[in-house]
Amino acid sequence: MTTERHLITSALPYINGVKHLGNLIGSMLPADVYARFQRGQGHEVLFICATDEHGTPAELAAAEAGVEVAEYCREQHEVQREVCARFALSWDHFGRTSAPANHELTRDFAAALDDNGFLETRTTRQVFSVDDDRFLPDRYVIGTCPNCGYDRARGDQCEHCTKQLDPTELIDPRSAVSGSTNLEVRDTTHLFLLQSRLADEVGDWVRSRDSWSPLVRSIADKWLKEGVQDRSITRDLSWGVPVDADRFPALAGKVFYVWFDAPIGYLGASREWADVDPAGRDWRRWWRLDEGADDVTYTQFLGKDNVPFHTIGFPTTIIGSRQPWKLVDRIKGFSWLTYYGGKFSTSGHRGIFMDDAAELLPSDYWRWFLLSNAPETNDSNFTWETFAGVVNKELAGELGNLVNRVGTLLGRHCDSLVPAPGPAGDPETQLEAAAEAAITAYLAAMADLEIRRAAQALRSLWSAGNVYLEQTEPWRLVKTDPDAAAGVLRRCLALLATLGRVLEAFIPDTAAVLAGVVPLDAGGPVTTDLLTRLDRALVTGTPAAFPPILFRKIPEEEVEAWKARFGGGDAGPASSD
RNA sequence: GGCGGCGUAGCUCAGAUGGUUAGAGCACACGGCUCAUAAUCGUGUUGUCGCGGGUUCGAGUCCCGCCGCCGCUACCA
Repeated sequence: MTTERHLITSALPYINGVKHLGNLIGSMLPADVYARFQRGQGHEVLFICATDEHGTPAELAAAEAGVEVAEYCREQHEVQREVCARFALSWDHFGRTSAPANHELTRDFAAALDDNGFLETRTTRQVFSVDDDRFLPDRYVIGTCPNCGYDRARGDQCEHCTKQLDPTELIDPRSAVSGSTNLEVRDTTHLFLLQSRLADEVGDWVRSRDSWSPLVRSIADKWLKEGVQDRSITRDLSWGVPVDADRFPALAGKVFYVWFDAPIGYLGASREWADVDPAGRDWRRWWRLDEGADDVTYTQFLGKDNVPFHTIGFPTTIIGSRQPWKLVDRIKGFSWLTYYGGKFSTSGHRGIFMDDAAELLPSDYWRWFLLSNAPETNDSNFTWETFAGVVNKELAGELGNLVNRVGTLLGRHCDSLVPAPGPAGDPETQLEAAAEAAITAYLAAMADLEIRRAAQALRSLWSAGNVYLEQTEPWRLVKTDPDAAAGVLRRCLALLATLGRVLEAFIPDTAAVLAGVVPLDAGGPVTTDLLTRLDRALVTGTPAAFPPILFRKIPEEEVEAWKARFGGGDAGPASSD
């Protein structure tokens, strides 16, 4: 098997607070599964993520918290790093778009675009809040809608009558930041990226991507069809990547727009990764086609709302740079996880957030539920009832119980030592066939980035163990043929070792426990004959160390309690935030 | 308002390029087992594929209209 090289990124979580389960399953978790899988197959992986830190929301959140924005982001970055670690997210580096590496790269890209004639300085008129001493993005200007009279319409659109607005149309406009009515319309100068000039090239590139899913493709096509507009890539803010004043004197004191610097953060974070060990790590080998990245397969994981930025926006930046940067090969887009049919909401604090989830249950419970119900082709729904149902049935009832059954029987009849091999009959043949089929299906699903299908294959692998026990009935067999019964249990140990290896990508903590029952060398990639390989590797007489109950069941009272605590079905429709 | 998506068994969802009797899991029913966290294993029931038209030899799958739900509208996956 040749070693492949996989560059994997997950969408960058915004700095503003702990993410919810929708964010987790929408990109970070599936990216982690894919990275773990490819590593496990012996391939070379660079898995990168970072916090997206610039922009008005970060500034306002910092102000609300009463700290400097730089300090706020530093703190929040650590908070997110810590909570992500609790979900066993295995990125090689978790960087920051505010890091020097990203600042430099962002300015470099702007310079390259400028050299190639794709930037232009334009003057626009924007609302300025004198009391806040800042320009206000459209949505941060609030006033009375000229159309319907709603008194809290936003400057970009009235939420009540849905009319699209220009902030200057609002009656009695005021700042959403301070409430101040001391507003002016001022001229301001910004850099525009002339995307229209690159639209054809980007369109050709998009059409050359034949492996994108219908969801991703349709979104990209829609944007191309509507016409790619020139976009302003700078803002009148203080927190961000400063525009190079030597090159763009008219823009001194301004910063790049997050829309521009955030995706560059993938490169920036890779460079941060390399900076940790400059002698041993070469980030350009992953990103520059002229420096060794030509054999890299780049896979992005992201939510569907992010598709336009990754299919059109960022590729435009790269293509316009006329530099040989690696463009994305495969995009895995996700739909939404809903909470009782409504939207998860960060600002409305509706749904389950990662810190709360981590406090309630070990991460594998969440990982399994979320991955096996990932919103791949359609939105999928979270309810405490279905969550508890999946945990109780699949994890506790099937997988955990299987391990417990084997452990009890082995302790009772074999002193918890690996028994000698027994005879192989029909049940053994069936077990092997089932394991082969499950692993084959798993490998195929992973190759296609189909997370749910892969999860079903994994489930069928452990279910084969319960079927095998029912067929062989070692608790009964032991009375008539103890050696044969012991042989059955040896097979079970081989299956548990197989699970310990194959489950590593989805539920790594559990996999590690299973792999530790009878430590043996499970090296090499997951292959369809793994069960027989590991059976052969078992050494008769080796002690087996079984863990306590792997998964606890979630009783109905707890479901009710959590529903009450987090808001369940009675929570109204999603707030519009 | 515009754009996009969805509406398939009681529930949650699968069903590229239209093609034999529409699938899975859960739930439910019955049966087996009793080693196990009353767990597990087997068998089985359920559908005018939102409504109405149309194209076609043939449509859940394409087209039109309607109804209902949801999301986005460029700084939260």
